[in-house]
Amino acid sequence: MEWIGMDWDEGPHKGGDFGPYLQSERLDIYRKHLETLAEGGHAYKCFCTADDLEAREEEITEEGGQWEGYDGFCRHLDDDEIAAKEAEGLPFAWRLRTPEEGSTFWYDIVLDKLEFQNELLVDRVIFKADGFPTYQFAVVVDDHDMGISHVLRGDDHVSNTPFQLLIYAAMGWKPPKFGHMPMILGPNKKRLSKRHGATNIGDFQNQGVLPAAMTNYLALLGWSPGGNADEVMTREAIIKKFSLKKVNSSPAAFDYDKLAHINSEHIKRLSADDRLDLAKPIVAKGGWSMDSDWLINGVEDDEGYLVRILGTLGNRFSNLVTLAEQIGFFFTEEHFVDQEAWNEHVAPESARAILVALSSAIEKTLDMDVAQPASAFEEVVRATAEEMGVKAGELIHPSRVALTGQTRSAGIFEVMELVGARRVVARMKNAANS
RNA sequence: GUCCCCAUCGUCUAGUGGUUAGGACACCGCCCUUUCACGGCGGCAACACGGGUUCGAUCCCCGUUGGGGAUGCCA
Repeated sequence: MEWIGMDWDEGPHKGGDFGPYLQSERLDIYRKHLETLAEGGHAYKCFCTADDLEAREEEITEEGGQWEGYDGFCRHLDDDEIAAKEAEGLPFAWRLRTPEEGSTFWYDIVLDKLEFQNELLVDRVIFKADGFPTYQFAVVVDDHDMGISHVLRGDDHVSNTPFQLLIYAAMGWKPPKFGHMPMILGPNKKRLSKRHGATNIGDFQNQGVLPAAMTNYLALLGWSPGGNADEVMTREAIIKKFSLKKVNSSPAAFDYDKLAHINSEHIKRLSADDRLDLAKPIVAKGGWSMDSDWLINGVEDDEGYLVRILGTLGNRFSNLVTLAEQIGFFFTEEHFVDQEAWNEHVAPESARAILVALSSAIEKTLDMDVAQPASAFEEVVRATAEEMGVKAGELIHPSRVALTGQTRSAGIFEVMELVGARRVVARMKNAANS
């Protein structure tokens, strides 16, 4: 959450006026509220064990009946029966006594009016036999005690809401406003699962997604700025435009392609300085630095080198992972190599011959002890092509793969300039002999 | 099974009781080009179905179908 810039007002390790925040430290609070409920007759002890419940469920189902989760067995025990069971030392849980008739409804911020018939609501457990509250009870208590005004959550919680509302009612508390957002489904419209790839935001971070892009894409799921408005927005723009009232109520399928697109749009709109900030950690992580022996035209230091690299790269990267692939070969011989490209453009005999011819032409024509500009490399390449009677492209493709390990890169002559004549020659010879 | 939610291009969506149903992603052409991107231009493609209501329904109502969710002494 912190990655995409979300934070919280209070909590463990952060503090606040409504602590304690750890459930274990709040036990006494839950117990106190349970007592209130019990005194008001809104909660009762249930001595049914899991086995009891299972047996009765089987019985009812066999008779063709419908088991709704609980049959109210202990709901009507009288004081003597309860005392007897307690005397036996039977463990018990507490259940909420829900109304038998009428309905529970609320006006959902996104779904509008939602209504459930009380007779369909079962008496769910609010305090377990182990002495701990259930989630249903704990959230209500916490939200109330901490002064929560709005509960916004996934619509998989819709059917929990009437039960929670009943707890608020039983406690005599004013419930918060509820808003249920559509769920995000996988690309196949089924539940989002691991097989789809990344499912939690940390995975996206590893895949080179910018936090701003992630926020942007997520906001677009179930909401839209409307009409022909630009979908690519900064956090600030989204916050300004966003409205709960415009949130869709239908579930949305997650589309990795669109996320990638939003990501690349965000990257395209980054300033040179921002790009530099993005690239620096990658360089640091690789432990890369420039060697003055490379003799690179117009470059003084590491940062200057990186700036030049980023400049020639332009918009040729759409996420942080490809960015790493696109700058690695400038710094190290241990860079990423696309095997397929290598096999196609470097491995063939003809390509090797070309690399040998071109590398020796460069060596002969250019002064290897001086930094060379792109134009110098271009001259040699074109002249060599003419000499060999082939198009320049014939030399360019093998060169690109030999130098960068990839079929895609910035303009090849700029690449040569930034790799430096010495390494250009070395890599070409190396490739020819590989 | 029961209850609840949902339904516009393949996907995310805009939109209206009368529109050539708009945009974005993806996809397909073409242009640019030393590659790959970028960019530019163009194209394909949707109101789930059946009944109503109405002069007229994509839009309102009902049903069907389809999808999702909930049905825990998990959170």
